[in-house]
Amino acid sequence: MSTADKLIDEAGRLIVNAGYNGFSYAHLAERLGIRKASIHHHFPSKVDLVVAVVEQQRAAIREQIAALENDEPDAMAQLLAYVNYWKRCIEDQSEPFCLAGVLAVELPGLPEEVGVAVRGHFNDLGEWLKRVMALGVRQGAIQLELEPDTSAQFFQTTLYGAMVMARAYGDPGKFNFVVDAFLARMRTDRS
Amino acid sequence: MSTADKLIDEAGRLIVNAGYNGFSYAHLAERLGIRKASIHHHFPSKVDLVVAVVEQQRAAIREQIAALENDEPDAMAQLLAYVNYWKRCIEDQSEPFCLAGVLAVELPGLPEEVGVAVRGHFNDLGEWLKRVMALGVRQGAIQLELEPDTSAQFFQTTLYGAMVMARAYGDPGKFNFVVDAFLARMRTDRS
DNA sequence: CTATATCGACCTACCAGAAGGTAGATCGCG
DNA sequence: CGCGATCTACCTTCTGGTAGGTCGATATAG
Repeated sequence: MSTADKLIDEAGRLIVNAGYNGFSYAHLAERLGIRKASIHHHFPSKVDLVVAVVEQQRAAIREQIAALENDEPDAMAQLLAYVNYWKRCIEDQSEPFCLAGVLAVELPGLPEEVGVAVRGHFNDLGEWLKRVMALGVRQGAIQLELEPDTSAQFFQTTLYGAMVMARAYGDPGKFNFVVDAFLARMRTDRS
Repeated sequence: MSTADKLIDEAGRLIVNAGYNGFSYAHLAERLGIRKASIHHHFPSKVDLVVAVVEQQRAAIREQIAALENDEPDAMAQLLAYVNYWKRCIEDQSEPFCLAGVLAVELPGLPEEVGVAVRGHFNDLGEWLKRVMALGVRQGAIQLELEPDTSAQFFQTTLYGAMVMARAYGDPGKFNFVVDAFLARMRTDRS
């Protein structure tokens, strides 16, 4: 793993914990056992670094989604795979919040370029959810009384809301609980 | 309005916009047209100030809730009143996010005392929602297939998730849309 | 097969400004 | 007078960022 990758990785962790203004080059340098100036060699400014972090995450998720859409024909199974990914991340605290989610909350106070990347992630996720919801309705696995777009926004809302809940209550189980209740409802709802 | 109150008020606005680490005494002083040192006279440290901000908000909401529980016997009407409060705040951008919500997202990077106050707010809100949901079930206005506690957590999740959505998409309408869909479901769900 | 030029990664040593915070003077009011 | 509110002036530490040097690997020329 290259130093640049390590920087992106560790910066991501720090941002998830404390937000954009909650970490510094000094923190990051200490964590990696290098000097501040070396970070500037790889990422001239903090904005460059944070944009790189968000974009890397975006690319990873887009890839994950593309693989799901190729390999898993069942809409509900796709959703479950995605949800299970987050369940694991939150349960073992390896990534206890969505990076873009943390940044989205402080969006008004962020440099413009970071904001663009963050909105990009939300759009990526939103678009996929629309597709998978429409597919689920066609497959009869998801409730019919709502538009797929509505279900998608609903689902995204629940995901991020559940992350807030897990963090606010200091209880990763809250995420599982809420998300499971949501999914159970979706399935039993076939009216 | 006393200077201390103005400080709490303005600090709240700044925190809602950019989080705990996204505002400074210098910012705040500039906004109020006074000097930094004068802020320290009222709130010796930043932690003191932020705790005061959260606690004031907590008190205000508790008061609002108590009034609702006294004056409004109908559970669904209580929920609507609360939701409408947030709809207004978000639509006119006077308070585009819950203060405690912003802080909750950066909780791991916050001073302990602030964290305690933030968790306090979430508990306050959660407890009320449990009560009002149980009442709603008794009144037959809310779906019966879920425990009141589950519905309460569900509702809280949707509220905070919808705030994240509104901010991430830069569209206050997202909040209304998602929350209305949630409420509509709750009501039509009487199985 | 050496000698040397080049280059990327990292370093030390700085800088200006902003951060949170303190000391102590001044001002106005009961 | 006493006191609260505000001020000026200052301190220390941290911030993101820069300048310029060292080191080792690799490429190239003699």
